[in-house]
Amino acid sequence: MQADHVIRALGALAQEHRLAAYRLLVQAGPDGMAAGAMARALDLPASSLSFHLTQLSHAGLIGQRRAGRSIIYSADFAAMGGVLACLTENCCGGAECLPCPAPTAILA
Amino acid sequence: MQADHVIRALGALAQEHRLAAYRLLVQAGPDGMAAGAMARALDLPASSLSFHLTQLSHAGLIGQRRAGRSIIYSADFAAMGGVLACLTENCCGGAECLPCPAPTAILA
DNA sequence: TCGATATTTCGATAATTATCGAAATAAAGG
DNA sequence: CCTTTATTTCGATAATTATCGAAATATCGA
Repeated sequence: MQADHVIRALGALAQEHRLAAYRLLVQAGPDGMAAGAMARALDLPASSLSFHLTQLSHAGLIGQRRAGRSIIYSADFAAMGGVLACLTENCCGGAECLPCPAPTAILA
Repeated sequence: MQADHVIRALGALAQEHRLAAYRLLVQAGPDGMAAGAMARALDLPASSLSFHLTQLSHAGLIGQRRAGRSIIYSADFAAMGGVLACLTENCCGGAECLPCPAPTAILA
């Protein structure tokens, strides 16, 4: 894992609309969600969402496939796992980073 | 953990010099490192580094204390742990995000 | 107090990133 | 084909972020 790669992933998630979009895809699960449905759910203009999805895609955090007229985006769970593993290894002093919050916390 | 908080933390780390600075502090351990020593190690102008340290500080990822003429910065390991826990919980589909890389990976 | 050292704040500028309507592209179904 | 639907690309602009020298602030030791 290159620092460059991690920086792009962090930068992709460090934006209100993109974090919301990514989380929506996480909720949607492996089947993903069409761009139009995302735009409606997030109340964003289609072109703005497209811009953000491109960023997430370039960061390798999401994938896409065409289905008829729609383009279905989906979270790349393994990619996110890789980023988290890298951060855990390199940015937590090699320790466990404890105390960690209870696993019921929800991003509000 | 508020989304706002996570976004600030991610944004703080999503920058070449800041990620390097943070990692330097992780390496330095709990005793931390003086701003001047960091500037020399990272080959950055003092005022530029100060700007970045302020960002990391506002994100809650580092702490600081004065020691004579120096200001010693140190990583807040618990804060980083909180961010990682939050991401793990909310951005990995509730699953284990596996397969994760071997724990020997180093951020290059 | 004075001079030297350590760091931050200021200010101007450059560079990057975000927004969003309009036009372009792609596919489906008459 | 032509129209409708879905999405992206373009282009202009606004907003945010990064850079770094110079000036200001704080501390130490003589």
